[in-house]
Amino acid sequence: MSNKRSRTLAERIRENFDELTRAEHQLADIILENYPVSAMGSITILANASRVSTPTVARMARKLGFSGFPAMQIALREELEATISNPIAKHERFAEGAPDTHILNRFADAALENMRQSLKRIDPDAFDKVAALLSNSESDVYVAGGRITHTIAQYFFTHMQVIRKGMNLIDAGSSTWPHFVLNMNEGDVLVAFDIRRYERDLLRLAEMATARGATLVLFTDQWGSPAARHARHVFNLRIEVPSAWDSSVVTLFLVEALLAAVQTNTWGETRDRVEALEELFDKTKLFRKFS
Amino acid sequence: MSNKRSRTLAERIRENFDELTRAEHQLADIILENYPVSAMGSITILANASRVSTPTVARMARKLGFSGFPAMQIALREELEATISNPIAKHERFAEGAPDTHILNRFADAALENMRQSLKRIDPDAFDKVAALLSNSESDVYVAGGRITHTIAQYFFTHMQVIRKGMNLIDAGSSTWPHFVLNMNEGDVLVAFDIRRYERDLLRLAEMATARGATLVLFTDQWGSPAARHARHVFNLRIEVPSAWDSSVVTLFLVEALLAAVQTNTWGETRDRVEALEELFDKTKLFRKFS
DNA sequence: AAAACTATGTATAATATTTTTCAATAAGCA
DNA sequence: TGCTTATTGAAAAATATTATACATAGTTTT
Repeated sequence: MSNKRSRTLAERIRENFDELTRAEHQLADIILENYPVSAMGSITILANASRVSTPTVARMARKLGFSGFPAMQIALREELEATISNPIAKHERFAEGAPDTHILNRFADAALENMRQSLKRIDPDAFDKVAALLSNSESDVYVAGGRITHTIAQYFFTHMQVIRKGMNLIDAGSSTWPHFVLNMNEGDVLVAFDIRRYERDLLRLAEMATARGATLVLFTDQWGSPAARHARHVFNLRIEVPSAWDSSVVTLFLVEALLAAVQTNTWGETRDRVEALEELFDKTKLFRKFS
Repeated sequence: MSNKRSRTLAERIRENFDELTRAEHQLADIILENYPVSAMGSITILANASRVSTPTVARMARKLGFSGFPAMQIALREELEATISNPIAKHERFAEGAPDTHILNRFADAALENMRQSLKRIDPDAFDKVAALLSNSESDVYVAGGRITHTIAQYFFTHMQVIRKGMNLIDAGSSTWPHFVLNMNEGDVLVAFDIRRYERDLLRLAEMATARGATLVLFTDQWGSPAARHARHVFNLRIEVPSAWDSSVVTLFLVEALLAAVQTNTWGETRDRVEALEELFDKTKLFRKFS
């Protein structure tokens, strides 16, 4: 009798089952049988499925405390939303001891949500195809980024250089990129990062590179860089956080996942290179021995 | 081409994302953001939520291969029915359409867990203190990273340079860092990144810098760099992922959160600097106008 | 710089949905 | 049985939803 708002439709039906009539029982059965999907269509569909008239459906909605059938559907959608959108507790406190409003928690919330949303939009098949492209050491790979994303590009480049030969990092903001384009051949790959405040130079680079037959793989944001139209594969990532700047966390995540995939693909050849590199580092005594 | 019926709406959106227009992107975002509930109401509700007109919604439904919006909704309901009645859908899959064992999902799992573990270990108070240190423009700030972490250091540096003066990036791997140490004064701050395969140079840099009275803020991994003993504040981050390399995702996350905190602290002064920078970029026409 | 094209929203027409009315039927009761 | 009341659905009215036509703004091409 108390808070009607918080009760689910299923609960309301079960509570009031005794007060329901013959035709309404029939209807209730159908609703519960395939809950909640069966009640998400039109009143007509539901009525037909229950072999009941549409007014019966409307009347029952009223009887259960809703203002009408549409109100019942809205409640049902909200119910579903609450059920579905909460596989991992959304409002889990990350940094314990800090209030929910602390920047750490707000940032963590945003970063997590960005990751989830971004992953929803990534086509695993495209991911695999890009990994395959980058695993083919026959073709050269060029990497380019913008003002902010250049560091991510560099990160990608540094690791890829260990994995394979034929890697080229296109300098940031400089006007030397035409030299790189000159060297590109049919089948080479250009990996570009272009996040909002899309850069003109990058668009032109994408144009010229694809004109020369290079395949463009583009990392961009949810709105999409204009260079996307030249790209064979595009990754649209969520980048918004409670800050004056955009976040590169998800971009870096995808870069790392891609590195892992490529490395797995090419493990035969990579192994030797990695081991050789380790040896080099040992010789230069750059690192402390790791315990 | 093949069996259109079996493709989910989400898949269709991903596949055709390139062919979608600006308004349609907006719409697609909303649909995917709270999938599939957001598209289960009326076309009007969905249009309003996406800040798009109803015809845009109807047009996109067509574009995605449905006969109209109602057809799309029916498909969505069938999808939902299939999902809900399928008891397997317990464990959240990040990249839908890819198996749990796909590197994307394994990587996402690991990254998420890293973030959670790392945040548990971060002292919010220490975080605030570091933010305060970095907000004080009286003292200079030096940033140093290692072979891999150098790019993260650079990322941090690039953003901090917009926020405040007195920022210095110590070159990677070079032997020029003694020059930087010479310039350090009592109260200056050294932000160092040292992840396993801890680097000797970095340890020595930390020693000398703190000897000169600088305050060391250290980003390291869960095992802890040897430089930690010289540090005033240490952030221990989880970095393990299913890959031959360590992940820098969480490190970048914390860096960004710190940037946001510092930027909030110094908004009075930062504002002018950011605006001046925007103006500079506008003048150089480096960027396309953002709509 | 003008022309051609594309994208998008407003207004409106077409369509579907929901509710109301009311007559028919069934059920309860003296 | 016959009277009363409750339940139900057909049909129509009221309302909401969806699609179309068209004008405008924006973009690209020439």
